[in-house]
Amino acid sequence: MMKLDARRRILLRTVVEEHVRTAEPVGSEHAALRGRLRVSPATIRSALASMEELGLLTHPHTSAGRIPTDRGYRVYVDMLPKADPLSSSARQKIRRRLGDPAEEPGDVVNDAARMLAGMTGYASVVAAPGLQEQMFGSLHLVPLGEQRALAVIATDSGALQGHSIELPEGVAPDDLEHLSRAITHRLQGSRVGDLTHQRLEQVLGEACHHHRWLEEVKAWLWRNLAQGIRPQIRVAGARHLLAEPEFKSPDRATRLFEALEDESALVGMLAAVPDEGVWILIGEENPHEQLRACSLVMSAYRAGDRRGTIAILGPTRMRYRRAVTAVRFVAESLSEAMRSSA
Amino acid sequence: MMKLDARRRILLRTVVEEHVRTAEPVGSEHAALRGRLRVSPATIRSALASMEELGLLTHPHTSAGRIPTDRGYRVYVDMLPKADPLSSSARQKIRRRLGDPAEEPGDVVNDAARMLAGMTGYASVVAAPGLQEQMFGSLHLVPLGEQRALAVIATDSGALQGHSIELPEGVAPDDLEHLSRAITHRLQGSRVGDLTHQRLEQVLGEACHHHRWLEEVKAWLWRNLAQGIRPQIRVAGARHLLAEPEFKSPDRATRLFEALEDESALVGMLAAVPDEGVWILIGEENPHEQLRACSLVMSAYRAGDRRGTIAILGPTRMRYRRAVTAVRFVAESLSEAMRSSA
DNA sequence: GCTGGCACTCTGGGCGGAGGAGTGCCAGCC
DNA sequence: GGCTGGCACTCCTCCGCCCAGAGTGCCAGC
Repeated sequence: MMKLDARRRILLRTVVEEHVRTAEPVGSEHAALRGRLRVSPATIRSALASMEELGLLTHPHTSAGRIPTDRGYRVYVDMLPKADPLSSSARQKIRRRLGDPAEEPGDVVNDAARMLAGMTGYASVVAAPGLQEQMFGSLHLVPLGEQRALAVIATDSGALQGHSIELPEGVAPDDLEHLSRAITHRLQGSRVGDLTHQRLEQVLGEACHHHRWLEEVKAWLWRNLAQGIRPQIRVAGARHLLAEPEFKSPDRATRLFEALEDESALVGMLAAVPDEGVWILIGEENPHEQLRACSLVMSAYRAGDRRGTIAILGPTRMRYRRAVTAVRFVAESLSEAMRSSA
Repeated sequence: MMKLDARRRILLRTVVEEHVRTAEPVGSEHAALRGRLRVSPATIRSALASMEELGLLTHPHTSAGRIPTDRGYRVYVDMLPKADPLSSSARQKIRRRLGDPAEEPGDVVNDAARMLAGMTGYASVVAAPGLQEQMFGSLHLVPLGEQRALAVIATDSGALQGHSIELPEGVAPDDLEHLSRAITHRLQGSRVGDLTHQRLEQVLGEACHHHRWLEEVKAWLWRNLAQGIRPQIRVAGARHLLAEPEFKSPDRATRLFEALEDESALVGMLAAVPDEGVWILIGEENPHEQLRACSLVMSAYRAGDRRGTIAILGPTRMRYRRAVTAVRFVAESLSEAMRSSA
């Protein structure tokens, strides 16, 4: 733990907040004024210099003011008060919009993403609850014309995956019906993430050992269940980032947007978020190289027995307090909305 | 129809293609050289001046070369040869990637979007086939625990929409089963887009007149079917546009990205694309104000009896030939892939 | 430990001039 | 009539320059 005296703490906070506000380096005089420190700029300067030695601040060139380093932001963030109130009008707006029971689950995710982006002025990333942690509900094989069937997996919380599969000749609708029931019966209540290939083999074997076309159902089930269905991901408000001075150079912006289009990387990052609390990644701490100029403020939410994640992505020079408040509250509201509806 | 003599046609083509290549205004000498016209620059100048009077060209300031106007691009595009070959290696790659029968329909759409963007270096927009033009296949009401059911609509081509609905007390699984069958039986084969609210009322009335919870099923059916389910839309490669000089100013870029996040506007634009052929919107022709600096190259594709749309979005200073070739071929491949698999 | 003073450094903006690209027009030629 | 070379003109862009300003580090003194 970094130990800083009161003055240095105030200075760190002041430098961070002023830099975040103006995107400019903060000079000693300005910092003294803003921090309401009644000492001379020269004194401030020596304090700033010591914090620079600690690696919390830098300056871009000899005669410029100070800007925080990633470590500086980290210490600042860790100093932040845990709870921060949100205006009650904002709370209501969010609750109302997310709580609408007429909405599809997919729409809720979209809404949440758009709201987060709108509230903070940064980009947001929202991952819908994945199937992994859900309970298997039922499998339905529905005949579709000639030699085709629609296979639908439903989990007990209402998520669906569907696919049409080809059948060999001579499969009667009753066969399908029978197989559906058998599989449903045997898998019901298993956690989707727990299904192994063996288990599947076994279940299908028991259910019905004389159909060759089982192979196709099996392959498909396997792909859809155990192999980890990518959670649906939604990015919103990326455009806000273009307004930030750190992304005014086209190739920085390009790299950023490349990263945002790389869904699997995003999924990976979000998967690492702990179940409780707001998690923050600052600059260099970010595993994704393309996002080293960014910070992420993330939180998981719960939808029944499923888990989803939301995040805000902005420059390291980010309004962390606001972001944390927004993320925390939206995550809570989302959990609530998911509990009451689907 | 704009009538241009051979020289002017060559000049228009040269100016457009050179400007597209370099993003710079094209001078008379350069144009003469590139167009292999064996006349002096002075002659070229007078021809260029006349085309400026026709509104096909402008120059940004007195001593600069010519750049095409939107009308200039339009005439250029209309002069383009209809068919343009695509290298056979590229064809194969596309076919292989889209044709993989193991893929989910949603993935095919994603792949198509990514490929279009990659091939052209612009952004792509792909709309998955909507339900409107599909045939109703079946409705399944699946009991989910206590007072909850999962309602799944399937069309005959395998598309799904699912939602969980709340049930009043006293609904037995058999009721659900019965209702599912009744509704399926009555609606099967209807075009989804043709279902009216009345028709729905009537069918539900016939199917079962004593359940109050029908209201909920009905509302949901109506929302999902007749009210036009927004087709799933996918934008890819938006980052490429950041590299284009016309979007290097952050606020232009911002406006562009705003437009790209406005899904309903995109859906609207794509809906207007005719069933056959490649459709092009250039700059001012674009109904969407935010996209006046862009051109769109679009084509519909068929997936059984459904219709989807693909588009490339780039600056007006766009490689139209390449874009047209890519869009045409991907649309064809997509139609093929959809025919053979789902 | 704090302060004012001072020399130093580096950036960013404004200015002016040179260079160059390209135009329009015109008189002459085929 | 269409094409040409010549010419004057316009306007942008780049470059070097300088200066003001902001902010620093250090030091001697309280």
